[in-house]
Amino acid sequence: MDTFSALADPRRRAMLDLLVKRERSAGELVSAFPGISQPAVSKHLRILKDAGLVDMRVHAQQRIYTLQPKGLAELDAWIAKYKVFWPDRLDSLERHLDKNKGAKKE
Amino acid sequence: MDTFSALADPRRRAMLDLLVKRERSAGELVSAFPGISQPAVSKHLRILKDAGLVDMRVHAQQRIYTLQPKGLAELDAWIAKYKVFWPDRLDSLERHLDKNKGAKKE
DNA sequence: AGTTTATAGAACCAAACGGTTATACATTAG
DNA sequence: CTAATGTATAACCGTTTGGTTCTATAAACT
Repeated sequence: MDTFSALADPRRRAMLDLLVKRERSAGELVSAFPGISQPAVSKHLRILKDAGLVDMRVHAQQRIYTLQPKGLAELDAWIAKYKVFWPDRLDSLERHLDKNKGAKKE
Repeated sequence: MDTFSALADPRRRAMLDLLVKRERSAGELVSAFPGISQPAVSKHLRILKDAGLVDMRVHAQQRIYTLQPKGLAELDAWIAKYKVFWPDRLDSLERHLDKNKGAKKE
């Protein structure tokens, strides 16, 4: 599964949103998604790791997941090619959306 | 289907790559993808349009598709929130990937 | 008016996706 | 050593996706 497909699922994006604040163990992420089971979270994490969007390290029985910006940088590079004829108007839209994203709860 | 899901398919991304150079009729896009049928291309275009990634206008029996940067700007805004702790190293990666993308055939 | 051209929609199908429960496997605790 | 904890994997299942062929619709020739 490539980067784009990995990002297609809203729950996986939500996981990245949590990891951007700080690293988390698999268990913490399971708690953060009461709607789905532990194996479901585990599979999402596998997909994010395979896509190069997160890193994982082992700590005792825990698996600690961290954001891996490289995958997102590739996506950013892909978008850059479309910015050639990006209207000025959209830069302000972008800033606006960016600001809203900043105002979020844990 | 949201922006992220719309971009998850490599053929739809390839269609955007073609449209970034110039607008194309549905028929031209069908010719550009010999691997799949006309209705398949038509469905991809529908998805891109619903996601706000392309615009369409009617010209005689033809449907002319153009890139609609707004959808991509939203994606760009989403990524921006992760750039907070973007290592400097990745900016050069981004520039490198960007340069490679520039060197492409029709 | 009738035919051709350009494209979308309907109906259908196999493969992929995201979920579940049950199980395996380390590592830590008792 | 044995039990408990943390997490991944296996097996399975319904839904979605992306493809197909067939058909419908509308504009443009002749």
